[in-house]
Amino acid sequence: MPHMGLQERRTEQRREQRERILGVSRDIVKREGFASLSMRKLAEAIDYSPAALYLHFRSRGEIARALCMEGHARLRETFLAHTRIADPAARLNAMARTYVEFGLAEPETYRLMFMEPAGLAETASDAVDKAAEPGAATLSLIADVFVELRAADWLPPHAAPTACAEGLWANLHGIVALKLNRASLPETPVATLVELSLDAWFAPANGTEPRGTEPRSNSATRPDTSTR
Amino acid sequence: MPHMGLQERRTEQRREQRERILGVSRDIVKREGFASLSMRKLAEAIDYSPAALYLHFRSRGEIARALCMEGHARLRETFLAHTRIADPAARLNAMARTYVEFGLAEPETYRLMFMEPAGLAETASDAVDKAAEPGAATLSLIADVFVELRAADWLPPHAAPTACAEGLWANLHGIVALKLNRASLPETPVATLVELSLDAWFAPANGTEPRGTEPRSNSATRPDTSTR
DNA sequence: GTCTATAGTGTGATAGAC
DNA sequence: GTCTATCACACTATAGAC
Repeated sequence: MPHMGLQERRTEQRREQRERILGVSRDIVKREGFASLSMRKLAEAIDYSPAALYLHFRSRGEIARALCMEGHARLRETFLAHTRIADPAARLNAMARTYVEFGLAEPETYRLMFMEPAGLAETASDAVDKAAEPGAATLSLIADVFVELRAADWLPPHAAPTACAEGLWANLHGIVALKLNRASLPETPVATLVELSLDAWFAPANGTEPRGTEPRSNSATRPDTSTR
Repeated sequence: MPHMGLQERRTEQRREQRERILGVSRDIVKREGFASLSMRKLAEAIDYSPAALYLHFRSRGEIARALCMEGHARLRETFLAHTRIADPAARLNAMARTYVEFGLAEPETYRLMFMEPAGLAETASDAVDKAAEPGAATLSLIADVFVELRAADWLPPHAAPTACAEGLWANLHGIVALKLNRASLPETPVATLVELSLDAWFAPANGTEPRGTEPRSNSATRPDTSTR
């Protein structure tokens, strides 16, 4: 980029450094968790003095917020990748697995995103603006599926789609959260729990083929659903 | 207690003071969360010097552990109260509600019990002894219900009872955990989510009467059903 | 912009006098 | 047993020289 004014050069450099800080922060968080990301440690890692950090971020919390948004963006991207799956049941299946996989693959990031007391990643302005809740965007993709399922008459008419979406979300979050914090939940492997949860909230019709009329029985993985 | 030897007197006093410390700790945690329970603050609250605390507790973590066990004991007690409910479906219903109510009524205690990174309330010896996981006792009461349900042929034969129990537990935990951390989950009231979850994991057959044959549809006791 | 130096506050835990 | 005093840290954030 040869023809750049001094002004552009400056801001470009700034952006790069900000990105660098963020990158190192991300690594530290991934390895040791946000709790152990201190400004000193971060400064040492990027080979600057602690004070320099405050030229790019107002506070430690702002770094948290940035990393949090990054995480949500990544998660949302993997969700969007599944958007192309036509069959809503199969899509739901894929999204659920993806969600849990994300949590298990990056426990500390997941913690920062979903398991930290609310205030951490919030700007004062965000507190007012409800739409800023970043999880909402992701959740809405799940909700969409339930809307479709409902439209295709695969859902009992009394169940509100968004409520189902939140219910399933809570279920998946519970699985991840318990797994991350306690060595417990030892009895049942996570994969099994996810299967069961999908069955519970919507028998998954794993066999790609929607058949609305027939009583649900999705034998692919699980031969029977007599409970519903 | 007039006829108490000096020895007994001593240990009795010790026990009382320990209880006092624990009581104040409990209050602080309930109000401000365990994170903000410092030895200094605690000492001031009981009007002793910080050093005195270490005569009764080896460390701050040991206080955490004690409070944690207290919490589990309380929760388990409310569960045991429901044990007398004969109909397993109704019992499951009651337990689930109780669980969530507990979490919402005492968020900070719940956090300490279930949402804190594992190491907090663990003794080195506990780490080895798996049975020491205190949640296990509570969970087993839920598992029992599923065993009964299975025995009564209310459950599909492929579903392992303990797996179902853990699945439902994860679901309830997810509801509580999301509610405690984010102001989000705004769309659907918690009560509704719990209803849906119970329906999902086992349509509750609230109408006391087990009827294995009929397809489950349980609007009996819950008039509020519009959402479901 | 970047540094050094430091203010200011917090923490858990302990030594040693009384 | 209880206290005072303190160790040995950690932290965020800022002031002021260069």
